[in-house]
Amino acid sequence: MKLPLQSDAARRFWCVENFNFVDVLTPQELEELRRTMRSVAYRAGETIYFPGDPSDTLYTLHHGRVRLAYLDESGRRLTLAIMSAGELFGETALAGEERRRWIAETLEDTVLCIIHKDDFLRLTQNNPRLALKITKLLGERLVEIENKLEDLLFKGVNARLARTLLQLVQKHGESEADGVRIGLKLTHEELAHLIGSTRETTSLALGELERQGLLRKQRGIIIVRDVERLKQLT
Amino acid sequence: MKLPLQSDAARRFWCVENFNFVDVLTPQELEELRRTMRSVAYRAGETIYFPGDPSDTLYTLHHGRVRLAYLDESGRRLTLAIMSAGELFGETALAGEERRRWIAETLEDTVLCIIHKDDFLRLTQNNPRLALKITKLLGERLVEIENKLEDLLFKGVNARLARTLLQLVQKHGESEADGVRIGLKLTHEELAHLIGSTRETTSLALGELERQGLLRKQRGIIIVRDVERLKQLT
DNA sequence: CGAAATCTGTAAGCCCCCTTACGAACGGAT
DNA sequence: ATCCGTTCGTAAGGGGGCTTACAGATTTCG
Repeated sequence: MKLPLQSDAARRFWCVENFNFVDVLTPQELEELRRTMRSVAYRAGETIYFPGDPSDTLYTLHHGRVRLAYLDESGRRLTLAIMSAGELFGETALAGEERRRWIAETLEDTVLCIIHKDDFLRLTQNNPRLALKITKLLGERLVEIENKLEDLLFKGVNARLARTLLQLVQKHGESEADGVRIGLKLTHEELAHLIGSTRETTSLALGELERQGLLRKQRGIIIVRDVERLKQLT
Repeated sequence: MKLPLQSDAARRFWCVENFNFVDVLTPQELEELRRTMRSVAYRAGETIYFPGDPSDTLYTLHHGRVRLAYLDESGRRLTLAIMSAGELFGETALAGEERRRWIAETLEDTVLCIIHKDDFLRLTQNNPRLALKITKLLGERLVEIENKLEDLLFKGVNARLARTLLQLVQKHGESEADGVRIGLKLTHEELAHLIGSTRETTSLALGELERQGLLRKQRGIIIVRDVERLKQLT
């Protein structure tokens, strides 16, 4: 992949422009943020932080993709989210988290901007709207995790797969001749981690969906052909 | 049960004194809170709010017990927490939640104080420490849910039961001749809901633990005799 | 005190999905 | 073109826990 050559300053500028909190910060505050943040580049497959690392920074994605996941001791994995350009992660550091509980790994070559939580929290001293925005963000994360929990407890693999495919279509969908392509290379194993299952079971379930005409697939690519019937499976 | 006869004013006073946020609020702010809140009494088994109800209040428990739980469409249930006197719940209303996602039911006769979220959020305008405290609270909730998720995905029923018993001992434990009694009447069914399992499976697992001498039980009562061995099961 | 409701013990059957296993197809590298 | 690592298809076997079923025990309430 050809990376666009950009200076650190340009990246920081971009990250602040596209920051989640841009609408509750004054130009002065944005400028201060820009000064204290820094940009870092990772190659595909590197780890940004491990579970147990000190939790005192947050990240905004300039480009690339980052996977947030749980690991259990035996190496099994549950992927919580795959973040794309413009998104924010690591924000649990703002909520008093001491050590990381998840792992953050790059799926592609990635550049992101790092903000130290202290620099960010300092801004909340004089900006109550910012603090409220943070609580909203945490609330959204809470809802996401709650949904995962609900699915794992009450639904089977098929329903979880259907729901996850729908979310992927919503977030990364790209129109195609005979349906919507998920604009994100995903192996069956990655998909399995997203739904809390195994590669084999997921392959089987996907094959079944293809046989029923709900989707078409090639290695790493999934094209959803019938969103409605997929919704019925949830 | 004999309820202590107390005036609404006395209850509100108590709730504010024992409020989670008491240390970040000025006496004036506490006084303002006390003015805007009101106390309500429920009998055992009543519902405080249903999933789908508007989410615009938070609650502090004066006395009694309240169960927070998920329901799925077929009536299965996952209990997230059992709240006791002095504890706060419903705080997701502060994070922009529009409608309740959980159900809140009383397990005993209960009195609680209700605070409207607007009254509370107004205080954050001039009190950044309060806003930060809210984010910490949400962070704690997030961790709790994450732990549940992790357990459901990676652990079996036995490990989940052991972990939940340990939490109950920690929160409600009362010393006893031959161990620690969980100071909370819990049927096997309630316990099953706490660990995301069924009554039968839970009874079986409990019986096994009793056979191994880790605990003793009577109807509704559990006395843990060997905390250490219980920890090894997680 | 007696009847009804609730709670607990236990077991058989079954189902979903994980585990294990292996071969084939595909893609990238040299 | 060939080799090798990765991804995918598929199937048999097994296990954990849910479902169903029922009887006995305990509490509650009239």
